Amino acid sequence: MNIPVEPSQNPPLEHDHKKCVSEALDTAEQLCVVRGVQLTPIRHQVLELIWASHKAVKAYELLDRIKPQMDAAKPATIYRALDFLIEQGLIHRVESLNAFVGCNCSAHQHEQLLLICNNCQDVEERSAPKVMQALALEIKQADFIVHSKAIEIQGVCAKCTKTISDQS
Amino acid sequence: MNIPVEPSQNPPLEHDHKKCVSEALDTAEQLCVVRGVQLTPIRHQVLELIWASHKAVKAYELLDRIKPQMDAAKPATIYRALDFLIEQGLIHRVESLNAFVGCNCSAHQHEQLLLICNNCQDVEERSAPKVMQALALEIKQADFIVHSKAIEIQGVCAKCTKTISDQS
DNA sequence: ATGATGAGTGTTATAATATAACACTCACTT
DNA sequence: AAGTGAGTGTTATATTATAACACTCATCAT
Ligand SMILES: [Zn+2]
Ligand SMILES: [Zn+2]
Ligand SMILES: [Zn+2]
Ligand SMILES: [Zn+2]
Repeated sequence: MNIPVEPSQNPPLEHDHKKCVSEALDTAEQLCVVRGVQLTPIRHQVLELIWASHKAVKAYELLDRIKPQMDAAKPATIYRALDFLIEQGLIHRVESLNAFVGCNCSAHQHEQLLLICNNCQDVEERSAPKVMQALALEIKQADFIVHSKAIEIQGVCAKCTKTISDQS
Repeated sequence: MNIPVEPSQNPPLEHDHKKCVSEALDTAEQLCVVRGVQLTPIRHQVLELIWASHKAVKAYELLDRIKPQMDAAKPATIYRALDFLIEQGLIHRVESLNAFVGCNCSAHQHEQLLLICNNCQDVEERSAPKVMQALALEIKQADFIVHSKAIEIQGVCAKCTKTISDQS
């Protein structure tokens, strides 16, 4: 039996992040057009701020960062934009951090494995098909109907492990 | 190849909950003695309150519930007890709910799959060895060092599905 | 054109969750 | 007797998130 190989969705250790951003924003714009939903200026701006890095970002950090450009911004401004972006699968909420991170697979199916680095705060998203398959089976055996999944691993990423071991 | 079968850790649909509670408290007391840590009256009481059901409980709900017996209780009282109980593996923090639930496998390894019912709020803990195995492999492939795992599935449990379909 | 509707936003207030900081007790050690 | 560390009491505050209501503007049916 052939399990289809998924394209790797891990950002390489060193990478052209401008490309990450422009791809994410392009994809978001296209998806919103196709779906007939509005990626308004506020929503676009919040998405862009989230994509400033691969780190998970807090809502109030976003609020602080958007204020220079939007003096009137209030918590509701941010939370509404976040709600929209999550609904559209353009970002993930990182439950174990109360924070948010851009989704690099927004065009495809969702609910991925998140590897969260406690050292550099980067979040790596992996589709982990074997895990998802085993999980689906386990859930079926429990007669459980799924609404949403959060699979979050905290620890130290490969890049940080390397950096730390280089120092010593 | 034989994968050892783990004892089922799912509370049966109808069950003797007093037994759940007394087993949990007995185990906790024994573990704390063995480990040389103190299950003080406050900690014991909080653990007991959490075990009042299989539902995830909020910290401030615990605070309200402990006040009749402990008028002086403050947020810190609860959060300190929760920190201790989590450290000792006697409860789990449910990240996606900011809530807490008793652990029914505190004597064994940790970080299990949590099935969280959005209808009745019950949390079922499953060891899901196949999932954990696939997950370990995936994490190894990513060169990631694990500190902690949160695997949380929200949806509707078997019991609620049955109840709802019986009504219609 | 008029009024109804719905999505998005502005604004104020407040709820819910969590931690910091410092003082005090008490058991145990030196 | 002084020193130490764990646990707790207490006050204050930080952080995260939502409720509620008003306003705008585009769309649509009458
Ligand atoms: Zn990037
Ligand atoms: Zn890292
Ligand atoms: Zn029970
Ligand atoms: Zn249920």
